Amino acid sequence: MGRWQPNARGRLAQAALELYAERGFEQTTVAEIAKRAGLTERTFFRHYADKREVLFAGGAVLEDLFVRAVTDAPDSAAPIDAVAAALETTGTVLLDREFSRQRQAIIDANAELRERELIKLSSLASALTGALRGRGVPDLAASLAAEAGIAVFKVAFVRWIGEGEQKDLPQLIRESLDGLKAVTTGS
Amino acid sequence: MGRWQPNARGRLAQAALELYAERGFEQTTVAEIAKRAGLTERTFFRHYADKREVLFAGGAVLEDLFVRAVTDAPDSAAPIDAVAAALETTGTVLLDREFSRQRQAIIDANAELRERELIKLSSLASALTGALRGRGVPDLAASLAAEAGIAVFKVAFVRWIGEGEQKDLPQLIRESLDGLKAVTTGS
DNA sequence: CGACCGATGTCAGCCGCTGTCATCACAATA
DNA sequence: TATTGTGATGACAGCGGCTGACATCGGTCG
Repeated sequence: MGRWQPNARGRLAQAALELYAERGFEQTTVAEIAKRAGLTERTFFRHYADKREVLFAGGAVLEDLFVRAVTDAPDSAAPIDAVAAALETTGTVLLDREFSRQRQAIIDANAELRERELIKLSSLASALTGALRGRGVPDLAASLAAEAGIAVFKVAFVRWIGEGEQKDLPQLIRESLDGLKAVTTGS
Repeated sequence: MGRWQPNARGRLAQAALELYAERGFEQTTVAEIAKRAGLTERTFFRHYADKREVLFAGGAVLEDLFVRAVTDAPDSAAPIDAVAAALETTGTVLLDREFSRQRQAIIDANAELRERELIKLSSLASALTGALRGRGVPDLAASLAAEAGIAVFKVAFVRWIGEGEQKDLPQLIRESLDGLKAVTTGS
């Protein structure tokens, strides 16, 4: 056995999630998180850049998946459809609804966390833009398709999280995309 | 004459802008800002909720203008066009290009400031969504039109700020909107 | 004149976050 | 086996953002 308990990073994430859910993000100190994980405050900051990041660290993997899905979309797909398809397929694989609900409740309850969420989405939009340009899509169209795709995802995600919602995320994404097309066409 | 110099809030904003531009956001302490303004750190926080907010305090006025423009758009205007028109007209009135460039350079150089900018845009999107619902637009369409409008604005603003750009902001907004329509239609 | 008010100053203190150095099990290598 | 890293963690000091509490003192109102 090693000198330390294994998976320090995971224990920190678990402890942070519990405490954020129990008493709220602001009311939780990093020292408390570390203590529950059997570590020190200093060690928390060796694993996570700041107190918020522990809730968003998984996002990098997600971004990779999205980008790969866009890159791998058939050449025939229009930009916005390549993006939507990527959102659909990745969304299918990754998301656990109950976990998402709890996590989102924590985020929605705190402005700092909402800020961090937005910059992650913005980073995702940039990555998607880059992937589209790699497909030969011109800059302006790439940016707009990526931003529009994110907008579609956000709207669909909110509905998916909502109580009483029966449909699955990919279906909601499709519906949301259709809604966007209707909105932008009908003028 | 009063006991204190007038316009403490304005002096703080001025001092903050100067220091952020001179040596960067992170390298500036609130105490330094306050000192340049002839005040104390504590007083800074009485005027601005945090160190970042001094760069975004004007946004509330802007949001009001946007919302009013949407509300006042002719009934015949489709949602996305009402939003675009609001962005155009308000954008015309308010923005000084050189000031915007300097402010944006400060923001772009710092992740925390980018986060704050994003949440302000998000707040604007919510306000626009509300204004659209007030026009009788259904929820889904209202959200999507607002988000899409913001995306259009972001893309246009970046181009407007860019060096060598000749066109004015309203024109770029129109072009950006046309680009979005092309992207979402062509599939 | 006296009571109140509102903007600011002063001070103490919490907490997020960082730099620095020490510690010590384990691995690699001689 | 003895030596020498190495890497994850602990311990500690310190900065800076931010807040609460109380004091100060011109101006205003009755």
